[in-house]
Amino acid sequence: MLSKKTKYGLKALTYLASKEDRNPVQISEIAKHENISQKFLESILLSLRKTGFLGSRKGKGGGYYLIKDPKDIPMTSVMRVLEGPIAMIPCVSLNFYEKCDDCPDEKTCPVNNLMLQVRDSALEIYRKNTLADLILSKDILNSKG
Amino acid sequence: MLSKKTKYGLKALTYLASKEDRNPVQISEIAKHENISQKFLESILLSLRKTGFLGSRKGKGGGYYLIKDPKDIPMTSVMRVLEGPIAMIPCVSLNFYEKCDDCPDEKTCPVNNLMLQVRDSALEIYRKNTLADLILSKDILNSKG
DNA sequence: GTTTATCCTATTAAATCTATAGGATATAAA
DNA sequence: TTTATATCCTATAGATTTAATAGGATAAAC
Repeated sequence: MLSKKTKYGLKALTYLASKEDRNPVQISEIAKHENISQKFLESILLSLRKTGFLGSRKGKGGGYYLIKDPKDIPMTSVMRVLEGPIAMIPCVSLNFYEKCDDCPDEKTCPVNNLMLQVRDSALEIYRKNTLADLILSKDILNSKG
Repeated sequence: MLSKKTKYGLKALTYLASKEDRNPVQISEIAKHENISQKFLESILLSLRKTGFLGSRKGKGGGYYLIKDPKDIPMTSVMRVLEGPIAMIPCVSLNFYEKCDDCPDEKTCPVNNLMLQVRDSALEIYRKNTLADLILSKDILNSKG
């Protein structure tokens, strides 16, 4: 299950990316627009800044802004920062690998094998979707609606 | 993240499916072979019986056994019973749909759109993998190792 | 009737997630 | 230089979920 942290983080990033300019946007504005608890969003944006996705400015006129081009931000990296592993089980994770302590041999484990396939298919989706694709799909759907 | 319940349930089903006959197998045997807490496994097997995957017999010589052909058990149905929704967010779930209360319109939600793609790719994997495929992959890998 | 193994409910323990509190720090403007 | 503003940061509380255990009831075999 996707955590609310990830969901809110994705929405905030998309909101920032959809703005024409890259001027700072206040937490309160994003929180209000996306129906997110402001304090909770504050901690999410903070972590997105610390991991290199956002810049910030304090004081009046301050806020958060994207520091990269949305089309250079693949969902793989966003998901790994917000949600953690993309794999459903640590023994098939590329970036968060851990051995199962109940499993004598990964190579013959049916769960490992199945989850490897699931991980690969998810990776493919996240790799081909950048932040730019998220706003794009939003706009397209909007104009159709 | 895959719950241990699901992981253990999959291992138990695979163990039962890999047996040549369909005679009852005791919980203790499965638990020992797969390194699972016996009491925990007990509750998992119970739910697999109640959802129509397993049969059981009490008393001496009793235990659990598969009541369907492994190749007629797709991972979609196993996952839904053990893990719940295949989708990462309820608003894109086929069998566990729920509206997001923070989201004014699913059609223009970038998270919804992304997670729809992820769900579809996972569904494809789970649909084409049956319980028979799990033992198969195990055997193939075994003979290669 | 004794042994065996599942059945069933309840409960506890642990971990994780969600959200909030409250003040520190830095920036801008009066 | 003072005041207002908005992020920064740590800590913690509350809620939910997961994992595991306890203990007896029930049914079958011998």
